[in-house]
Amino acid sequence: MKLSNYLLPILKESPSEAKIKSHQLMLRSGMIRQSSSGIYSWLPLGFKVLKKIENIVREEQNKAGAIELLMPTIQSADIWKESGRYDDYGKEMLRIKDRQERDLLYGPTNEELITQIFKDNVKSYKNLPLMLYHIQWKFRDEIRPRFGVMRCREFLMKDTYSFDLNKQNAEYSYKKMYLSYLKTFEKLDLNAIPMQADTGPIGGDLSHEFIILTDTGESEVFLDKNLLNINIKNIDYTKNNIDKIIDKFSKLYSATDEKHSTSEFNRLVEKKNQLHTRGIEIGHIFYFGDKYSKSLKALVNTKEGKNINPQMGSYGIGVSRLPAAIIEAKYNNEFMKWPKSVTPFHVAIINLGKNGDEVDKKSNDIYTFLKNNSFDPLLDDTSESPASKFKNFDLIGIPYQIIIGSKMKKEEYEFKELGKGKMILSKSELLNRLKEIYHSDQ
RNA sequence: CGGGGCAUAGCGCAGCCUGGUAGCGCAUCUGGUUUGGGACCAGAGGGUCGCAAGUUCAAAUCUUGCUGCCCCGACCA
Repeated sequence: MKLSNYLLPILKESPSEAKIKSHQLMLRSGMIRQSSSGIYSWLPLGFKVLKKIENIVREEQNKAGAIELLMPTIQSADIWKESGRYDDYGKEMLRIKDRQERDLLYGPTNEELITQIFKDNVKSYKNLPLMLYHIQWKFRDEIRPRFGVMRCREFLMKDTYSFDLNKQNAEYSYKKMYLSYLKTFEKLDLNAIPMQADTGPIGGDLSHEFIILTDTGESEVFLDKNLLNINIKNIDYTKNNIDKIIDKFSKLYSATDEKHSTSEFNRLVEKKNQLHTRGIEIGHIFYFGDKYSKSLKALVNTKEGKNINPQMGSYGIGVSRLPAAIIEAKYNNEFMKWPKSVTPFHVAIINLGKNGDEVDKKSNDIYTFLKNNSFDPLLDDTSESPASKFKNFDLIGIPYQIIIGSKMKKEEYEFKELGKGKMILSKSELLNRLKEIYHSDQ
């Protein structure tokens, strides 16, 4: 993409309503704009990051054996009345009436609808286990939206639903999602800690929150530092493997302030390993048995010919919260640097030349060259001053820069990783370097 | 929903106390000079001062009501 053809409205100053770093940066770098309280438009740069995150979440869901579908944003109130949650959910649910005065709602979650779909289409134990998911916009009329896309009313969520024949199988599904979440967040370059959690309005008796540690997070957390160093690489979804890794996590102390016990903390964790900080919840998983399959009368036929209610779980990831969460985790007080898995562009080409001169030609040439080699560069071909170009690119956080100016020889390219030193490369070395960076560990 | 605050150009703000026909910086546009860490000169465009009513010869400014947004708390991906 050439910057002169793009929409990248950068702000020099932070709008006064933005209080935390991620919100300020997302506004300043032209990723989002607020439309009304807790409701945002995603401008091109933010949209690219959002879509990359969404795709990573999708890939990992697929690897864990979940199957993607798409349910609507607007749901009929009927099934919610049947499950009893139409009244329970309270004011957080946005209720709508259509022209026939029928009760509709903008879905805050999809347990009812997925159970209905299951009920209408699955009749036999032979179809179990089944994990279905979608990535769809939700609406929760939060009491107080804040922190930009971190706590907003309209948000993009990945929600998975598992259906199993018995509790034992359902726990395996639960654990697959547990592992899938660890893998997903690792790919996003986030260190997410699973913590025992309350089940809230979803209900049930087994639940974990996945929390990343940041100074600015919404919840207070206590944990054993060893949790930060557990390696989940090369772990596949076989039952043995999953049990082993989950055991490693659950052995070590971690709790949010609601569940925290100081005496337990002191008893189980050496002083030097005690960590007390704040965190952001980015995922939440639940096992809730037959709560919805019973109330909505979803039944499957067993081998023995009996009809039983399947055992269910649901598993959410706050996709639209993640760009902000990544910023909170990665911002280092000087600049933002996107993890390479979600960076909006692979590399920034900073053209310091004038329209039509040698430097300008060289910039366009390397731009075309990289595009032809399947990279996605952003070329700054505007006539801004060099200083302003450098500042802007530091702000938007593309992790690698190619700087083309008159200082370099014709066949030399200055390559820089944000926050690190410069190196001089030839064209082919540059291509190889980018291949190493982006294709090596995929 | 309880407590607090704000609303003036795209963004950041001044003006309001003490009423008299709206200003600054950045951004935008035009022309020129500049080009390795937020350049300079000259010019230009852009605001029914959140909305409504009231007081007044006169309201951004005073009064009342409404709306929107933000902050602290309870709720949550």
